[in-house]
Amino acid sequence: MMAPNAQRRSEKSHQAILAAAMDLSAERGYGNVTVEAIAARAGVSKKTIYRWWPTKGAVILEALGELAQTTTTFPDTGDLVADLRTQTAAVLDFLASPRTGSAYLGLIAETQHDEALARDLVEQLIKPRVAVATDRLRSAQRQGQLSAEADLELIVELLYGPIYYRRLLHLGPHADDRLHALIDHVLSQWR
Amino acid sequence: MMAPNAQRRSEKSHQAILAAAMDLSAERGYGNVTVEAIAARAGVSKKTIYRWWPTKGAVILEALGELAQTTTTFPDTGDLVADLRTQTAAVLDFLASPRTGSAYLGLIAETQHDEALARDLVEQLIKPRVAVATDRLRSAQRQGQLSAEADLELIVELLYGPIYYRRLLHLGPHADDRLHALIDHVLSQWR
Amino acid sequence: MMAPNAQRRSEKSHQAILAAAMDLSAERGYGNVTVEAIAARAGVSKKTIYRWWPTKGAVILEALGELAQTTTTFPDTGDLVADLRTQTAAVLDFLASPRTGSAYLGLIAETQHDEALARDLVEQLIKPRVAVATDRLRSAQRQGQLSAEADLELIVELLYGPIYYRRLLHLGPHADDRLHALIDHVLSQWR
Amino acid sequence: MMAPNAQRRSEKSHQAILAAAMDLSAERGYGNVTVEAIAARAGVSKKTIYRWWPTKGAVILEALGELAQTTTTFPDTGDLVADLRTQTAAVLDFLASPRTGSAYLGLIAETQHDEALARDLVEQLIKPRVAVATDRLRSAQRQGQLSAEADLELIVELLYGPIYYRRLLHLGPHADDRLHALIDHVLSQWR
DNA sequence: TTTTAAGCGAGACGGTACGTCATGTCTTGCT
DNA sequence: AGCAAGACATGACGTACCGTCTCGCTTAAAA
Repeated sequence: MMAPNAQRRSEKSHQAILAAAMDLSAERGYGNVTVEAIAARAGVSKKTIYRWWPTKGAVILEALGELAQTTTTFPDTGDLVADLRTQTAAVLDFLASPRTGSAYLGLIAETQHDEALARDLVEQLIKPRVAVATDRLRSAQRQGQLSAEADLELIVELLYGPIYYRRLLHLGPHADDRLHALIDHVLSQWR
Repeated sequence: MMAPNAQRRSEKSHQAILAAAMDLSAERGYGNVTVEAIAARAGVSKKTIYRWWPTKGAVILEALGELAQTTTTFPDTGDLVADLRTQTAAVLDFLASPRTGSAYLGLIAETQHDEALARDLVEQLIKPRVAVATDRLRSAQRQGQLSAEADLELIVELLYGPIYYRRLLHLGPHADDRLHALIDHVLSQWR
Repeated sequence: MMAPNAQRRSEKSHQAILAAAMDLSAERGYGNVTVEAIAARAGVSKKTIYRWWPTKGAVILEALGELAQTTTTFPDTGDLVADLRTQTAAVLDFLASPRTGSAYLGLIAETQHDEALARDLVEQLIKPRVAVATDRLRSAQRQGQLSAEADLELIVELLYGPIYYRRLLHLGPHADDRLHALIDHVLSQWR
Repeated sequence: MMAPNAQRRSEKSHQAILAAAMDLSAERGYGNVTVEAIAARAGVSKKTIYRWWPTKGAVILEALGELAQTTTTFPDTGDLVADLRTQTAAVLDFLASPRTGSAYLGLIAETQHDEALARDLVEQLIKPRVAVATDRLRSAQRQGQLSAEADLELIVELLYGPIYYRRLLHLGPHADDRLHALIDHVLSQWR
C-alpha cells in the first residue's frame, strides 16, 4: 500500500483541489461533479487527486469538513432554547445553501453505497458535531435548565432526526414556527 | 413524444425487469446495479427498459412499491403504544433487510440528484405511508389515547425522523429499548 | 470472446476510421497517431474501434492493405528487367510517400514487439506481395528470360532485401542507377 | 542547456543503468521496457537517466554498443567464403539471441519515429560494422579472391539486406544452406 | 383470418468518465 | 554538484455504462 510521502505534498495543489471540488459542486450539483472536472478546474492531474483521495466523495468530505468547522459552531449564550433555535436554523441554512447543501446531501447519498466513505463521514463530520451538541446540552444540565435525568442522546436524535428526515425525504424544510414547536416538544419532558 | 401503447406491453418482460432489478440490488447493492445488468438478467433489451422507465431509479421505485404495499401495513389493535412498537420495528426491518434495505436507501440517495425521481418517491412511497401513520394516530385520538391537541404531523416526524437519521447517517439502528424510549418520549406530552 | 456481429457493422464508421487513421499517420507520423485521435477524427467512439480491432496497428494494417492492393500491382510487359525496374521503383515510392511510407514503416516497427500484429502483417501484406513477385519471375522463366534453375525465392530476397535494409537502417534510398545495378547483378547468374 | 559535468558522473549508476536496461529488454522485450522500470531496477532516480540520455532508446543503444563491440568482430582467415559464412551466422545469432536480439530489433523499430536516435544508431552501430565488412571485402580483393571491378557496397547490401529483410518482416531466419546459397550467389559474379 | 404495425431481443453506436500507466520536469534532502 | 526518492502536469490507455439507434422476429389488435 506504499502510501505517498505527505511531507512532499504540494499544498497549493491540495487547496486548489478542495476549492475546485466545492466550486463545481455549487455550480452543477454534486452528482455532476467528476474527478476529471475537478482536476481540470484545479489545474492538477487526475493522478494527483487519486494519490491522496480514493474517490471524489473523499475530496468533497475534506472540503466540507473545512467549511463546516469554520461556519457552524454551537452557541452558548446561557439560554438553551435560544441557542437551539439558532443552531438548528444554522443547520437548515447549511443544508439549503447552494455552496454546502448540494455537496453535503450528495455526500450523504454517496455513503449509502460506499462503506469506507460512510465511516469517514461519520468520524469526521457527524460524530464531532453530535458531540458538540451533546456538550451544549450537558452544560444546560449543569445550569439547571435541563433535568439531570434527561436522555441527552435521545434529545439530539429528536432534534436533528426530523430535520434530516424532511430534507432527505423531500418533505420540505421546516418553517420557523414548526422548528420552535419541535424544540419545545423535545425539551418539554425534561425542562 | 409518442407514448408507447400500454395495452401491447409484454407483462412477462415487465415482471422480469422488476424482479431482476430487485435481485441485483439485493446481490450487489443498489449502487452496482446498472440498466445493462438488469436487461441482461431479465433477458430483455435495454430499449425495452428505456421505453417504460426513464432511469433505473424509476424501475427500483416501482419494484419497491409492490413490495412495500404487501409487507408493511399499519396495525390497529387498539393499543397505540404496542402498535407503534410493532410498526417502527417493521420499518427498521425493512431498512435492514438485504432485499429491500439496499434498494430503498439507494433510491433515497438517488433522489438527492434527480428531482423527478424525488417527486415520484414522495408521491408513491413516502406520502401514502405518512398518511397511514397519521390516520392511525387520528384513530387513537378518537379513542382518547391521545389528547385532541396533539400535533400529529410533529409526532410522525419525531417517530420516523430519528429512525431515518440514524440509518442514513450511519449511526447504527436503534436497539429495542431505545426505540421504546423514543416512542414513550414522543407520546409523553399528549397522552 | 463474444465476437461482435459483423452484419450489423456500420460501414460508414468503418471507412471513416480507416480514412482517419491514414490521414493522421500522414499528418503527424505513425508514432504520434493514437486511438483517441483516430476516434475523434472519424467522429466515432473509441469503443467502436476496440470492438473491431485490437490495436491501432491493426487499423493501419487494414487501411494500408486497401491502399496497397490498388496502388502496387506487378506489371507484366514481357520485359522482365523493365518490369522489375518499374516495380522496385514503385516500392521505393510507396516507402517514400508521406501517405503510405510513415504508416508502413511504423507498422513494421510495431510488429517488432507485437507478435499477433506481425502474423497479420505477414499474412495480409507481405506474403501476398512476395507471391505476386514470385509469379512474375516464374512467368519469365516460362518465357525463357530466366533459367529454369533460377532460385526464385532467393531472387526475391536479393531484390527486396536491400531496399528494406537501406530504408529501415537509415542508409538512404537507392538512386536509380544503384537500383538498376542491383537488378542486373541479381539476374546475372540466371539470365 | 547546461550539460552536466561528466567528471562527477557516478560510474556505478552508469553501469547499473546499462545493465538494467539490457536485463529488462531480455526479460520482457524492448517494447515493455520503460525508463521507470530501468530506474527502479538500477536503484537509480529517473532524473539521473534523463540527465545523461535523451530517451530509453539511447540507453539501449549505448548498452548494445558495448556488447556488439566485444561479440561480433569480423574474422579474416584468408578464406573469404568461410569468413562470410562465419560472420553472417554470427549476425543471425546476434539477432536471435534473447539478450541482444530483442534490444536491437526494438531499437531499429524505435528509430522509425525518432530521427535523432536513427542518426546515432547509424553512426555508432551500423556504419562502423558496414565499414568492417567492406574492409574485409577489400582485403579479399587485394588477395585476388574478388575481382577488382567488384561493387563492394552492393555486395554488402546483398549479403545483409536479405538477412534483415527476413528478420524484420517476420519471414523466418535463413537456414544454413540458404545462407550459403546467398553468399555463393552474391560472390558468383566477381569471384 | 389475414394483415399490419407495435413491442420486442439483440446489440452496435457516439459519448463521457473512469482509474491506471508512462512520460519528462521538478523539488527536497542526503552524500 | 550529483544523486535517490518521488510528487507533479500531461496525455493516452482500454473499460464500463449511458441513452439512442437500427435490425429482424413475434404477436396481438384491427380489418
